[in-house]
Amino acid sequence: MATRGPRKKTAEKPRYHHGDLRQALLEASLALISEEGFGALSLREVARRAGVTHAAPYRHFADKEALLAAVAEQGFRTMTARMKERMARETTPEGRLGACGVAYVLFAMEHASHFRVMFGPHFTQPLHLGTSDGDADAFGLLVASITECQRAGVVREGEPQVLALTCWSLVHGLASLLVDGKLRGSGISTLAQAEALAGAQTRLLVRGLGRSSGD
Amino acid sequence: MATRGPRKKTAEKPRYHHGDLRQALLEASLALISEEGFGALSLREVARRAGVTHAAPYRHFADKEALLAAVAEQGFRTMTARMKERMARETTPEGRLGACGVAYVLFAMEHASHFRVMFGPHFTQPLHLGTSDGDADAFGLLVASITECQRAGVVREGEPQVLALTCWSLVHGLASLLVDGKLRGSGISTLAQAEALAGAQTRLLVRGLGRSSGD
DNA sequence: CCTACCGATCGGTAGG
DNA sequence: CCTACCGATCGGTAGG
Repeated sequence: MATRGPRKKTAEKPRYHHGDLRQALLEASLALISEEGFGALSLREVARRAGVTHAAPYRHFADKEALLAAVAEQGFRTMTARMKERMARETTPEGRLGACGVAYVLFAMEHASHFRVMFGPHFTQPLHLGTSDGDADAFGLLVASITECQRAGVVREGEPQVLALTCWSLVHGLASLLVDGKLRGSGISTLAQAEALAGAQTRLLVRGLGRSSGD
Repeated sequence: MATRGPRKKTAEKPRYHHGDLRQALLEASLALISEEGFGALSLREVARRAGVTHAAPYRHFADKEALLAAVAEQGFRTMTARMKERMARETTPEGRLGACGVAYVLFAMEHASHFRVMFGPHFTQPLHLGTSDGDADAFGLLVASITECQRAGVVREGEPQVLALTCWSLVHGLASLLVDGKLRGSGISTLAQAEALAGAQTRLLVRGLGRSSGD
């Protein structure tokens, strides 16, 4: 017994069943925010939900901000992927531009916790935002779409970044209002309603962005 | 001494020097959010800043949500007033519509803490939002402006609420991105820059909202 | 990845 | 409006 105990203690005890505590912590964070709100997010509660003691997360994240940065990065990757998927189904430049915006709004509704972390007032430092990483560069995708529309002659000349910022404002505003529940009084709550609304708003704006004889 | 003590105790002791602890608590809340971020807001710290013990706020607010509701209501009043002021300077319906949106964005920048409380994911109950109070009904003002534009023939037919929601999305998105510091990388930080940007975006959208021969 | 511990803050209430 | 108190949670670290 004396020789068996110590040997087994270090050999047979499985460290973490899932094998990927880091990912488990990210998922626990999202579930927590979605169920209890952002204010309830603490490293201790996240650890609790992931089934480890409150000191374990520090093996993977220096602090709460580092955890949130990882959540945000994952969110930008997913959002960019959704945008690409939806744009790929379209056959015209303006169709792709609209799809880009609709995907943004749908992502926000389907991943509200991700959206809150990505665009909330957290983060003391800029959080590269994916400008260095194509798979997470949602804004770059939008700018490219605008440029494509300009080349096709369906959107006016001008700095694509400035026009893109206008598109971003529109869909970000709608997404924020939806995620924060400000449109419940207007009877908008389902994904399908949000999709229709985002499509209508996007079309109105693209119309304003178009070339006109008088401009 | 035996008769003097008790009498004076209830008569001469000033309760609260400012005379309006309620207002002092609202101001302390805004200062706290603006200096330390929303996450740092606690009733205790608010009380501390107002110079009273942490039990005092409960004389004015049942809990934190009640305090925040009062902050939000004050914010909606101020925002609506700013919109009216700026609209009054315009001479055309479309000018007033644009001014309405620009005022929204400027209010957000100048009163970021108010804006965060007003549109954040707090509040378990709807928070009347001023639909019953004309002095705080910013959305009603926007709808009225849209209606005026329709009557003047500068905005297409259609449910004014739906068109108003599109305008709201645009300015709410720009305001949110600015308040949450997401446009610092784009070099936009001053009030004047925000005003110019809001004006340009609003004009693009109003153009899209206009009547066209093809629609 | 865990146990055990630190100092600190919090919301809320009793009772005056 | 204050004092004194409650139970609970938190971020973070030592040390293994």
